[in-house]
Amino acid sequence: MTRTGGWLRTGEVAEAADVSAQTLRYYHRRGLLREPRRSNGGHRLYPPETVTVLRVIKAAQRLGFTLDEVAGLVEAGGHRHGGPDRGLRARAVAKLAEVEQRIADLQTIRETLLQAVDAGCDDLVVCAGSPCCPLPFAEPATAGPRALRP
Amino acid sequence: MTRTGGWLRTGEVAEAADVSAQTLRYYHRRGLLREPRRSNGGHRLYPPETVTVLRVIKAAQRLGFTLDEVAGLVEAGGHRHGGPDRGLRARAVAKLAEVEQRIADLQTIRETLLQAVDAGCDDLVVCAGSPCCPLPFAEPATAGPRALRP
DNA sequence: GGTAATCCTGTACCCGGGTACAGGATGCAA
DNA sequence: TTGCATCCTGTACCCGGGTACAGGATTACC
Repeated sequence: MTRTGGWLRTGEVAEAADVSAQTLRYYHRRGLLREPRRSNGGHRLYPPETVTVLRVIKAAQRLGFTLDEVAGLVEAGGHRHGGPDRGLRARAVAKLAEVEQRIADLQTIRETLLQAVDAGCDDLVVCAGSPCCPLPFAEPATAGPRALRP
Repeated sequence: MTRTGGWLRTGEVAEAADVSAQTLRYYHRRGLLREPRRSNGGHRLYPPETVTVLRVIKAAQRLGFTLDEVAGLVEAGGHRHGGPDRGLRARAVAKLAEVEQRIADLQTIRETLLQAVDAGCDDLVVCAGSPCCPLPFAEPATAGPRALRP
């Protein structure tokens, strides 16, 4: 344990939350963490709850929320009930729809890849010329799925 | 049609393939397109097949290949049969596995979000403290899915 | 009080897939 | 030949989520 009466220094928080010290600073810049109190010399001194907050951030990220969204979630936790569409519930429901759309896109991609492998396509430029190839060469830009990176 | 005897200028290729002229230059830099012949004044003059190549590139991107991978695919089309693992087939199979892994990750995320909504979680920091919450706060860093952005 | 470990700030860089802009040079038609 | 559209190169910037490094200042331990 630390000797500073329950306060944790940057490195201790970082290690406890399995995050680098630079990432901590980065989260401050992004507004995900409030600036904690400082020592006389200017070193940050965190309350132990910060470790929990960091675990929450990482959990939310794993659920597909961006850091901006996470900042909103953490903030939303504070002052309760700013109206509907403001709680975690509402945001989770919205994110769920997003994730499901993404899954659907990837399933379309999967089907197409399967068809290409099945059809024995082995040269895209040749395929593009032959009308029997299942690959979507002339897709309208607005239609298709967004590949692996959304 | 153009008056330059079948050759297309940058803007014409770009429009025909529904790509910006900057993107064309970018693809040259990335090695996706060979540098075409030039006019006396240094303007690029493309053969009409280039439009097909661009459609191929876009199709491959929609299938989840990165530009580096697409460069490999286009090159692989040229000199046939450099060995196994070198054709489109092999690469498509590998990509298929990648896409399926990604779908599995997203389905895990989907389940977790559903559970959170179901359980009525409405404040992450509170949830992190209560043992009845289904959210994965203490996940080993090596385990979980990679959110929406891989 | 010496010395090592940690911390501070600021700035720059990484990935992928482009987009935007400045400042000149060409191409083409009237 | 003049005027405007198009093209050229080079450089910088965007997103998201960080990482890396330089050059000082502070803290912890002996």
